[in-house]
Amino acid sequence: MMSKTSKELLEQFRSQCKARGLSITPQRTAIYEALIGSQDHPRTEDIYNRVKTAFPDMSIDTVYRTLCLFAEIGFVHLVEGYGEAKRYDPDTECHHHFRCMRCGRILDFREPRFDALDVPERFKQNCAVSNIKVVLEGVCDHCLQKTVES
Amino acid sequence: MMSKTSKELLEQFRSQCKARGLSITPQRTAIYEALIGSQDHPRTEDIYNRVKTAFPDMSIDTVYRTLCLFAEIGFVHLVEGYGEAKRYDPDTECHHHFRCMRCGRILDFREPRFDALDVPERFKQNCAVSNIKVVLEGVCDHCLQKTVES
DNA sequence: TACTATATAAGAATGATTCTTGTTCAGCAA
DNA sequence: TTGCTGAACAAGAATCATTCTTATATAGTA
Repeated sequence: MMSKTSKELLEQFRSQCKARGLSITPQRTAIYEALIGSQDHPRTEDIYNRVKTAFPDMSIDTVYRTLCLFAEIGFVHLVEGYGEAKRYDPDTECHHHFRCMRCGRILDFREPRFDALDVPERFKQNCAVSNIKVVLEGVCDHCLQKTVES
Repeated sequence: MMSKTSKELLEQFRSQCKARGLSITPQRTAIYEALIGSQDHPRTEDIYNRVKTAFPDMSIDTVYRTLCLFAEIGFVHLVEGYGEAKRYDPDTECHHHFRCMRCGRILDFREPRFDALDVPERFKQNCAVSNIKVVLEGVCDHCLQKTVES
């Protein structure tokens, strides 16, 4: 999934922080490591729980602030959602999502045919489009199964 | 934008409610009318404000419940968002969104080339895909302009 | 017209997130 | 190495969106 080793990513994290004049704190480092170690689409609280072992008295506010900062910088992507808690995507390479509208599950998929979609002229000219993605909405296999059972 | 007149839509609303055993209350009717009269992507509170004139003591909880119900039924679509308040889309026909990641603005667009995207086999077989859409993320013209000014 | 299940209003409760304030610390300079 | 300063942090209060609880009202039906 990740094309770089976590060591390389950490080095990149440090240099990017420096380049932007951001302090490299133990908290930020821990949050970054928790992110790149995630295979899912964690909410802020998930990351908080994952770093809490190593940092028992980290404030959850720090996690909120840091993830928000990381999303702005591009270290992580904010996942499109439907009004629940924000979820982040450590995979910043082009991919797409299936979203279960019943349980909220997110399934990633790669689809080269979708990666090269051409941005309409109108947006190309007036806006700065940083990402283009396809979202499938529906009901996942788990939820379909539950429906059948009941 | 709407291919049916609001009178036709209201009639459809009534028959759909009946078919599902749902009471046709003045509140639901007002909320439905506010929805089909919207050219934007209103939040629950926006709809609440729009019906408040006619129903000064409608509870906002009713608006929450009703919009949620309407989304389940398909009278309205829930818009993909980024952790802020839910937003609804009265336009249930196939279209796509540009999303400004700075101010949250949503721009609709039609793009026939995007409407016919083929759902990957994996989802076709195991999941019930009800909607496929393209999301452009970026910074809108307004926000770009502000950046230039400052 | 009366009945009953459904829907509603009001306000309390919850969950996610942000703000405020005082403290700590990373990065830089002496 | 030490001291300084602005940035970052912890803690808890505050806010915002949403849901829940409960008592009342009403739509649809008998």
